[in-house]
Amino acid sequence: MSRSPLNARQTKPDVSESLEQFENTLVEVFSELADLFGNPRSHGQIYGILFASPEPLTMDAIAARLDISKGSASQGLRALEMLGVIDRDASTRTSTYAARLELKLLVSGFVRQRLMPRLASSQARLGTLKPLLANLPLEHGPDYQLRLKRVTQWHDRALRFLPLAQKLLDTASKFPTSID
Amino acid sequence: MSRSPLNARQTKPDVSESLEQFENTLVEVFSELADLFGNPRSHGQIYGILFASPEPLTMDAIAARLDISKGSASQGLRALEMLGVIDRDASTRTSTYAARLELKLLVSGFVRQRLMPRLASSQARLGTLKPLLANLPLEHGPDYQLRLKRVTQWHDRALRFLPLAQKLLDTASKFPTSID
DNA sequence: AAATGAATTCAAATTGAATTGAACTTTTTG
DNA sequence: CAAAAAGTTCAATTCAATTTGAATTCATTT
Repeated sequence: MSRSPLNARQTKPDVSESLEQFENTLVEVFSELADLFGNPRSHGQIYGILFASPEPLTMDAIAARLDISKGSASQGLRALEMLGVIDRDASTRTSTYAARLELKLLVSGFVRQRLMPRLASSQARLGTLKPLLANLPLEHGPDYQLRLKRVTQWHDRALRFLPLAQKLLDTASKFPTSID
Repeated sequence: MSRSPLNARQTKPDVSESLEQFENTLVEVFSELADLFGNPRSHGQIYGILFASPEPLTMDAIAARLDISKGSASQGLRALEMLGVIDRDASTRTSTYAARLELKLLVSGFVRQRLMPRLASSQARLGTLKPLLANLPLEHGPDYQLRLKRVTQWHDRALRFLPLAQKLLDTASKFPTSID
């Protein structure tokens, strides 16, 4: 019944093949996640390969593994570092990089660095519209008012809600999934 | 002191000029918001002009106002309709479109139609990695396990949290900003 | 049922953003 | 301090995604 150990051609547990699949999958998953939120795919790839690696990697290793240029790797690593989702160890001649595994950092980095600033600047622009309301076509006065009020309120809420949501994320992750 | 009414060159309350600024600002705000989340700018523009308009608009009016092709307008309107953020009135010969003003729809549409499906498919892919863990380099066994567990858990949480978050958004908007 | 106008489709063109890579700057070490 | 290696920069290129527009389909009207 069972194959003999010698001529065994069992589902060969090829280490490097499995490792490659493990890494590739994480690279692709994070690459798509990045894309989904309007970030360069390469940034996702870089985070993905770091996330998959128990050992920190050098820039060259990353560029080689992902087959991207040194320039791309450099820029991507900087962006990720500024986002706060990877750590650079610059103590040696050649820096190495490691992923921070707390995934909530991806969210909070995005919220803090991309979302909040833009919401704030939009909010500011909307502010300049209030004085204009008086000049708008009379027959729809209340409509325009309502519309401006809605976006403005929504921006307000978002700006105040987001920091709170992050705290919630922090807290939630300390309890073993009390959400359901 | 005050200028006489006749030669008055007060800050002229030019209606069409004000209206244009009102519309343009909303178009740009929503255009940037769309871009921020990886959606085509034109979709944001279309939603923006509809949001600014008390009266429903025809496709041609939209295309003309935003200076985009009919093709673009058609595609954009369909996408927004499927997202559930605009209403089409097809009762007349020429359909007209109106924005739904509840901005939470933007969020819930995005979550339901873009985010959830992708998270689910990533989650599925990650599932295929579990059996591989056994083959991965021995010395880092626990590391790989930890890593896979983290992404998986995170996907789980996100998938369960998001629908809840939407309910919260619904509820929150019924109370006058109880968030602070 | 023919004709007119609205709306959609999709291959091709366009555009804008990401990536490259060569030149440059900085850091290290023999 | 000179040479080598790491890392950064940015103009030019590449590439992907959006937009266009002509052809087509669908719907309405006379």
